[in-house]
Order: sequence, then structure tokens, then C-alpha cells
Amino acid sequence: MKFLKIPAATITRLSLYTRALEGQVKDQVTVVSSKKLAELCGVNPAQIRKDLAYFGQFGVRGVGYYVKELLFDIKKILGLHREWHLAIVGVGNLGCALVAHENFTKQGYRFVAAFDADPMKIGRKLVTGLLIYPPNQMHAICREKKVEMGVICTPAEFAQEIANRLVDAGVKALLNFAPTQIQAPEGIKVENVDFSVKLDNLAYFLTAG
Amino acid sequence: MKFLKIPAATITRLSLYTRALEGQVKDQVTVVSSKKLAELCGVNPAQIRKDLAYFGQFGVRGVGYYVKELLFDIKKILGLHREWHLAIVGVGNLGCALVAHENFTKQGYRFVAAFDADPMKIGRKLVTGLLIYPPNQMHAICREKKVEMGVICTPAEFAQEIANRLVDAGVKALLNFAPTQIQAPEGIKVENVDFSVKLDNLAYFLTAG
DNA sequence: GCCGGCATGTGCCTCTAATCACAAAAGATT
DNA sequence: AATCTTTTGTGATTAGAGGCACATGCCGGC
Ligand SMILES: NC(=O)c1ccc[n+]([C@@H]2O[C@H](COP(=O)([O-])OP(=O)(O)OC[C@H]3O[C@@H](n4cnc5c(N)ncnc54)[C@H](O)[C@@H]3O)[C@@H](O)[C@H]2O)c1
Ligand SMILES: NC(=O)c1ccc[n+]([C@@H]2O[C@H](COP(=O)([O-])OP(=O)(O)OC[C@H]3O[C@@H](n4cnc5c(N)ncnc54)[C@H](O)[C@@H]3O)[C@@H](O)[C@H]2O)c1
Repeated sequence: MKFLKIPAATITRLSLYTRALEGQVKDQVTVVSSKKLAELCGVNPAQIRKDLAYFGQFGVRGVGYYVKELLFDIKKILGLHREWHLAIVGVGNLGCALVAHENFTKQGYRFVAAFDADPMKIGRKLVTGLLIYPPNQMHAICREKKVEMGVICTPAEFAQEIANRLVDAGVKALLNFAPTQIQAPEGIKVENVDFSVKLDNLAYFLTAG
Repeated sequence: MKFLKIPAATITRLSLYTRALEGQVKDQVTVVSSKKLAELCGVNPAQIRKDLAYFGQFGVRGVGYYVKELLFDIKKILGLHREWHLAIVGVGNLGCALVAHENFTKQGYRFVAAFDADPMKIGRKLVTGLLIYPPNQMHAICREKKVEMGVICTPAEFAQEIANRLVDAGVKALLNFAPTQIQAPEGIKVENVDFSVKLDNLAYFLTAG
């Protein structure tokens, strides 16, 4: 276990490993080799061992990895051993689908606040019972509910403004679904989920690949 | 213009460039430099020039790039000058949001078929007027409607089976929203959209970063 | 028609990430 | 207890992507 900067790709793969491991737990498998896990995740076995090596030693030579143990350890590395408080901004088609999605809750991601600018929506409750607040209460509510991550589901033209507000309210991590590049100050992490870029990749593949 | 293998990251960035360029068109800007475009997209100017160099020469030295021309050229490279036929499988929370999303249509992605296993949904029409078919008609309908891309929005445990069926029906490109790794034969392109991996990245950042 | 300024296109270098290959070590076997 | 088998952990190697810097070439001004 050296003290090195960890590649972003490693973190993304760790997330993939947890999924495969959860599948193995469900299938009553107790031990897994890097080779087997690599097959399940579609990566190189050495890659897995190296990814894990950034954080310590988790395996037993000649045996492999104990599934439950490894799962626990990776979850702890990623910070999935605890619950996270999320706020959603923009409760339209996509926003509602996200809040309704029970997998997130299972993984420890809990929506504790919702915001929308539409006067017809403010004051209403989502299917989960979550109350919709107007954007101008973002600061107060986010602090009160200890929101740690913000999910942006508004049209693209408002995304930057919403991001600014969320940051202002002390939110340190943003998941942006709007098709636009968000500027955020140092120390704030922004992840983009961009469906149309993925579609464009497919279009290119079908055209040229 | 050399004959080289083009990095996947280049294609993804080209997609980003089109967005920025569309914004510039809207703002009546006629010429843009790699420096300016780089700022808009949050990348390095040389990166942009290099990305474009894979496909030819599009700029004018001492001037920059003509916005409309470049936009047209990049769209052509990506295959966005034409319409694409998509099928969606799994018309639940997420699936409905996707079909309802008008941006996709604007960009030339048209949903021409929808499938779901739920007997309550089969035979009904979506808000767009799209009829929902049972999965066993996938082969026939996909061929009839000339479906080129499949969008998978079913629970994870059915994703692989759906992928197989779509491939069997002649679909060459898949966009998978289910949190699972899909195996597809050579020549089939699979792109995954994975929200929870992104959330895990944020969790790691807040925990360790 | 020539000259200066400016942004592109591109060779070269750097840095990072992925893969290989082997020594180390744990458990099984005799 | 010694040896064999297996799979980890990791140094070395390879591949690849990103950034720098400059020559090239175009436009506008004089
Ligand atoms: N629906 C999809 O499948 C899809 C796919 C890709 C990207 N996106 C992106 O996700 C975002 C949301 O998509 P959608 O389909 O849910 O749109 P939508 O129109 O259904 O919902 C947008 C919601 O944001 C709210 N809103 C608008 N301005 C706001 C503001 N300033 N503050 C707070 N709330 C505000 C609206 O009232 C509405 O409820 C868009 O940027 C869209 O481009 C959506
Ligand atoms: N909703 C979200 O925000 C969200 C977020 C991340 C990932 N996902 C993933 O997207 C997928 C869909 O999510 P959702 O929220 O829309 O779920 P959902 O339960 O609302 O919808 C799933 C739909 O798939 C249909 N279906 C089930 N089995 C099928 C089969 N064999 N063939 C065809 N259709 C079938 C169901 O009838 C249902 O309509 C899931 O894999 C989920 O994990 C969703």
C-alpha cells in the first residue's frame, strides 16, 4: 500500500466491483479470484489487483478474495458504509424517475429535499412523500437537512444558476443531468450524466465504425 | 489527416463541441477560435485542434473556425446529419422520461418502437402516441421499423436477455441503463449509462478526496 | 503587392494508465 | 515437514492520451 494519487478510473471500477460482488453474495459464493471477478466485470485481472493494491491487501494468496469481506472493504473505501443526503432540483420527468428509484435508497442515497420553480409543483408532495420547495429556500433547507449532494434535473439554461445556489448552500458534490458544462469552484466535485453524448457515440459507431 | 485509430475520448469531445457550437450559433457568433471553444467546453485548445485533425482541416489560420460550417462538419462526422430509429424496452419511470424527452427528437433520435413485459402496459400508447408491444414481437417490429439503436430500461436481471433479443433483431447499438454489464457479440456497440457509479464517485470524493 | 499579426495544424515530449510477468506466500497434499 | 499448486501483490514494460511549442499559412492593413 503506497501513498499514491488514485486514478479516477480506479474509483469507477471499484464501483463496478461492488456490483459484481453483491451478485456473488446473492449466489452464495464465498470466495472469488481476481480472474473470476475480472470476467464478471469485463476487465483485466491484473487491473483488479492493482486497483485494490492502492488501498491495501485484501486477498489471500493461492485462494483469492473472501466475497463478503472484500465487498465490505470496497464499500468502506468508497464511503458507502453510511447514508448520504441528497437534494433534487427540478422535479420533471427525469427528476421524478430518480426520486422514485428504490435502488438508490438501498445503496444509501436518500433524497431529503426537492426543489422546483414551477408554482404548480411547489407545496405538493412526491410519491415518496417528499415535499417540493421553491428554489429560494434552497439555502435554508439544504443546511437544515444536511444535504451533501445535489442532483440537477432542470433545463440546461438554469443548471449553472442552480449549481451556484447549491454550492452556496454548502453542497460539495453535484450530479448534473442537464446537457451543459457546469463551472464550480475548487473543492466541489461535479459529475455529469449525459445521455445524448452516449447516443452520439453510438451514432458515430454506426456511421464510421 | 492521417489514417489513425481515433480515441473514444475524441468522439465524446466532438459531441461536446457540437453543443457549444450550437450555443454560439444561437448567439449569432460566426467565427470561433480553438481557444474560445476550449473555454466553453472546459478542455485544452490544442486538444480541440488535434481532435479535429483526425478528420481533416476545418479551420482558417489566423482566423479560427466558421461556427456553422464546423458544426455541420462535426455533425456529419458523428452521423448526426440523419435521423436514427430507436426502440425502447422497459417503459417504466425512466423509460417514459426518455421517450418524453423532446431534446432527443430535436437531435434526430426518434423512438419508433416501445416494448414492455407488463400486460397492463401492452397495447397502451405513450404520451407521444407510441404503441407498447410485448417483447416477443421485438424481432418483427424492429425489422419492420428499421430500428438501429436499442435503449434498455428494464430491471437489471432482464437486461442481458433483452440485449440478446435486440441483437437478434438486427440492432447494432445498445444504450443500457440497467446497472449490469452486458455481453454482446463482436460488431455490436454497447454504451452504459450508470447513475449510481457516478454517485459512488461523489461519495468517494466526499469521503477521501 | 508586400508585410505583420494571429490562429491553425502538427511533431515531439511528458505523463498517466493498462498490461505483463514473476516472485512471494498461503493452503493442500503426501 | 517438505513439496506442490494456486493466486496474490508488484516491479517492469508497453501503450496511449494529453499538452507544449513552433512553423505554416491566411487575412487585413498599408
Ligand atoms: N428526460 C430525459 O430523458 C432526459 C434525458 C437527457 C437529459 N435530460 C435533461 O435533464 C433535465 C430535465 O429533464 P426533464 O425531462 O425532467 O425535463 P422536465 O421539463 O420534465 O423537467 C424540468 C423541471 O425543472 C423545473 N425547473 C425549471 N426551471 C427551474 C429552476 N430554475 N429551478 C428549479 N426547477 C426548475 C421545471 O419546473 C420542471 O419541473 C434537462 O436538462 C434535460 O435536458 C433529460
Ligand atoms: N429510475 C431511475 O432513476 C433509474 C436510475 C438508475 C438506473 N435505473 C435503472 O433503469 C432500469 C429501469 O428503471 P425504472 O426506474 O424505469 O424501473 P421501473 O420498474 O419503473 O420500470 C421497469 C419497466 O421494465 C418492464 N419490464 C420488466 N421486465 C421486462 C422484460 N423482461 N421485458 C420488457 N420489459 C420489462 C416493467 O414492466 C417496467 O415497466 C432499471 O434497471 C434501473 O435499475 C433507473
